[in-house]
Amino acid sequence: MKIATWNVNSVKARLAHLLDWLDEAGPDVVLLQETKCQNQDFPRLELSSAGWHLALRGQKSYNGVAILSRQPLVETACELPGDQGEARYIEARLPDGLIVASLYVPMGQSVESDRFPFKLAFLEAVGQRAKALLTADADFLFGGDYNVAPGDGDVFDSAAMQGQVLCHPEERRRFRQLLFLGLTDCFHALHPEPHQFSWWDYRAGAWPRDQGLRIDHLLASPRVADRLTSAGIDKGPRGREKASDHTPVWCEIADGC
DNA sequence: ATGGCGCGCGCAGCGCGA
Repeated sequence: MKIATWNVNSVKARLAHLLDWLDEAGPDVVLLQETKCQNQDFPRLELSSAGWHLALRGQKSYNGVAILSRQPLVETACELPGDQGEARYIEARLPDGLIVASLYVPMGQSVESDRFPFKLAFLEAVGQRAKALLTADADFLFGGDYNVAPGDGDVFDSAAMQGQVLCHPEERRRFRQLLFLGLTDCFHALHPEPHQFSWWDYRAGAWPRDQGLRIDHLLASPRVADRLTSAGIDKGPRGREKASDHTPVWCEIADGC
């Protein structure tokens, strides 16, 4: 089973890119972020006619998360405590029992702003949800835009970004706490080499210069991590005209035993 | 040199992202 996460930066503006990439990459589950539309405005027809089951948590203009699945979904949650009503989390169960979540961690604006403690609290709420699912003995995969570059190797210029938002020690600590629970960063586990990015700024020629960050992650619970067979970053969509600034990150999980 | 681009909203230019 192939599961991917992709911050599309507007599902409506990116619909052609999304449909093309779904055909090319052949994922079974796709976790989307920054859909930027209310559920009634989501391009349901185009996706359901292409064979996708949907779980949606949208809002007007900002944020918005979604799950696309080849198999039917049962929604298990659509918010986290303390999310202040922002559409940043949706979670659903697949027929074989695997729980998948699409999450969009607040970027945090700047370390000094009120949004930074909100970001830290959101990361802690993700940890609380993971802990509850582990206690319930569930198998799960939390994919999304974490807005955290976990290590210096995940940043094109770590000296310049030291102590800044996306790289701050406090958010890296919250991210590591997810790993301490027993979750596995699926891409990093198989590709530990530095400078494998998932996001590139639109400005300053960041994309052609390959000056990016790795901030989109797939975190697997222990038994799911045991089934991990491959992972990758598809850079193709980022190179297209009118691209999202993020590109898909994916992993493959062997069938459950 | 601290901006650069692209989105939604809505019809000018602002807020926001990372």
